[in-house]
Amino acid sequence: MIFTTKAEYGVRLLIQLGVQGGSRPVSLKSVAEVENLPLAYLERIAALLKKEGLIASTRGAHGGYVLAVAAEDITMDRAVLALEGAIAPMECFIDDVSGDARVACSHHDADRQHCATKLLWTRVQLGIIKSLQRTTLAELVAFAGLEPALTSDRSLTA
Amino acid sequence: MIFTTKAEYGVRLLIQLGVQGGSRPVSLKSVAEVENLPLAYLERIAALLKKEGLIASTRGAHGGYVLAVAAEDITMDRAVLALEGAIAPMECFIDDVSGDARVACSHHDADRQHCATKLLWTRVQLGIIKSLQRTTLAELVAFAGLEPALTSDRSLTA
DNA sequence: TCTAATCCGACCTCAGTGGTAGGCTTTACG
DNA sequence: CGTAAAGCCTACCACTGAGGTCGGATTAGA
Repeated sequence: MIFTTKAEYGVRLLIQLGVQGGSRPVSLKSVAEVENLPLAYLERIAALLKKEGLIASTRGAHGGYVLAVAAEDITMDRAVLALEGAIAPMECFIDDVSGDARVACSHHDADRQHCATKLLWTRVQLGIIKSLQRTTLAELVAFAGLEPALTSDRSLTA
Repeated sequence: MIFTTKAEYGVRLLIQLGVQGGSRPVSLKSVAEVENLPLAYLERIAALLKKEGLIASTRGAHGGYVLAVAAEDITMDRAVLALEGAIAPMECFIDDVSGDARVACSHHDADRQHCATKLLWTRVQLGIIKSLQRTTLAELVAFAGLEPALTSDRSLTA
């Protein structure tokens, strides 16, 4: 499996906030019930999204979470990055702050043939990130609202 | 991390067979030395590639492995699939034999909103597989032979 | 002040990754 | 024919991270 439940649950949380989200906050408890997820675990996941600035919280009774950014402006690469940490196809991919990945593999003998797998993993990484960037939360929210019968597998590949 | 060392080591093995590979077989021992990999582990990885029919072995003294398919005809999706098993972005993605992924998540209540995350993970999966399909072993072998100085990060994104 | 909610840190269990160990079988070469 | 070099095969094992639980502290509405 490529992504963990953090991404799955976190994205579902975002979708729920988009679906239910009027002006008043949505409690994690209600999301946990609707989505059938463990509440305590969901709390920690929500913290990740909050730190990234995607959602905002109000504490106390009748508190909860709301989207801090319009659903149209949330691309899923930002969400998944916040939830999963750096998206690296291989362990030796350590991304620095500047954004482009560097490879620190067992192949730093310099003189010899250099790491050809880097070429492959870089392409894969790019493929993933582009797929995530092309999808907005608004799309997912709209998709969640459709009739299940209407959403054949054909429509997924757009 | 998305892929394990099985994919990393397995692809390196393929590259070595492509680079060193004349007509006579290459022993895993020599590959393990060049690539600095554990031999016993590499043996098990080679078995995966053999089962897939990508490499062929000859036993006994001076035995070893050769590519069973021309490097130009080996696309990396086939290699990675053999090494890692099914490429699914999320646990609930169970791919059946027919090739298209079905989702078996906690959302089979039918009536309710259906699984919108499916849309996202399907796109990601497609992004990964396309990236792998677009890369052949021959490309990686050629890349491994280049001068390290000539291979800037720019050239990776082709 | 009771209760509903977010926050926070410690803890726990289990499966998979990344190996190792040891032996068996096959084959070239002297 | 014997030995060494290679592929093959199965069992085992340590460690890490995933996926959660628990208990409490804090905040705020009724």
